[in-house]
Amino acid sequence: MPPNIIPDETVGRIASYVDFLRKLPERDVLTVSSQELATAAGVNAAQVRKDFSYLVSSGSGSFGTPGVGYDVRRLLHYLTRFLGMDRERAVLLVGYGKLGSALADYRGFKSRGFKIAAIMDTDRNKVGTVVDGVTVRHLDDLEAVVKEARPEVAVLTTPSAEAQAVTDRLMAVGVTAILNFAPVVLVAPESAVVRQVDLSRELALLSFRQAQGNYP
Amino acid sequence: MPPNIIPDETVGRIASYVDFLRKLPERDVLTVSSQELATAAGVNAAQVRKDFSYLVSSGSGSFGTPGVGYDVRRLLHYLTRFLGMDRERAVLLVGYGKLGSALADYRGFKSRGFKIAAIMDTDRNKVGTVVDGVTVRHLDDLEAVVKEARPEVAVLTTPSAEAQAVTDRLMAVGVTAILNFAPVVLVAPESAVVRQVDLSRELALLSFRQAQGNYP
DNA sequence: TAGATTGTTAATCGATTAACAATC
DNA sequence: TAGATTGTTAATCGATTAACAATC
Repeated sequence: MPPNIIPDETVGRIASYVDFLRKLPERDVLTVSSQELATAAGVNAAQVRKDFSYLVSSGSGSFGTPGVGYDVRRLLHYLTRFLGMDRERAVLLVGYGKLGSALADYRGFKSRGFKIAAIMDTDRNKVGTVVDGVTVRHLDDLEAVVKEARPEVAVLTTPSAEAQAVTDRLMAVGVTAILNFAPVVLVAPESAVVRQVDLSRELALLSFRQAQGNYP
Repeated sequence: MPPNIIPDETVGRIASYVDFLRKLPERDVLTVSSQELATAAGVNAAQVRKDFSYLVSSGSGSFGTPGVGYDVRRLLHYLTRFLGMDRERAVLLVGYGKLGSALADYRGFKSRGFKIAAIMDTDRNKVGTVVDGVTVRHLDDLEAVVKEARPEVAVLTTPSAEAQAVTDRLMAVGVTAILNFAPVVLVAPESAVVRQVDLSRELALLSFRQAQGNYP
């Protein structure tokens, strides 16, 4: 991966700004200030402007007006384009257990331009099921399915024991972006982009902070 | 909340170290080095030792032996105690939709000492269902259920529109630690601990980095 | 023009990493 | 003792916040 010019945090916050902007009544609100965006996203106004400055320096010129704020439509256009939300991106879902099916159903993916293009599992009872127009395929067909569906990212909800093997196969066929829900540290080449969602880690953290509050 | 002496990142990594230590064959591996822990968790060895130094300074004395490493049993004991994993902690699950039921089923919670003690939903068809020994109750009974189950943390998988109202009610009855899966910024008192898991943000981030890799 | 708000630079803060003396 | 590895301090790195000139 090239040196990250833009911090992960910035990219994440930009997604939040988009959420907020989309909720604004289009007719009534024509401009927003960095302060309004900041309040909505729970951050500092300077943060918002700093975040935007990253996009500016990566092309597209500056898009605010001093004394006025940002044009909502224009800002939304730039931010969604920046995130790639202006086009549909195919997602491969590996693992169609409880979590997998919950994710397949998740509205938030669709609203951000992601489309579940293929679903895989090893359970013969699930293979063949049609989910929202997509037929569940057997994991054995991974390579063939990737060739057909051409996913940009894969979401892994397999058992931990299988996650690494699936990762290796994905890398081999050029799917180098993985969102992993299995609680294992995946080994992948530097060039790959792997993100880990560790639910029990989140809960552990939460509970630790809570306990800390009780006995400060 | 008191000033965070221990970074969130440290607490999260300690959960990873515990995962790794638990997987070690108890009879064969008596000690580990910071380097081994680091490799397993995908971090720097200095990081590991630095992380441990936070626990040391919050009591319990230092627990490594220079030239030897850390005693696995002893380390595991301290780390699990530190995280509160040595006792069972009651979790309240609000929202028993697809994601909620996937979480109810999630093994990782149990293995980290969390027990789903109560489940709530507004759907009359779900209310009354028994899940793993726990009866789904109607959201109207939230206050009563909290009194009975005394949860330390709540997990929210409600629709976005309801998340804030549920949060307010939770705060009112003293449930001040929330893991929120609804993609909204929750407003809560400073003293509360709220963590947000934003799945589509994760995916947005992943996909952004991936696109960046393609056009560097 | 006066008031508001941007874009950017500099200051601050906090976390990661390197280095190394202490010590088994 | 020699080799290994800890615990901690100092150096580095990166992200957040403050400040303010530019400008509508």
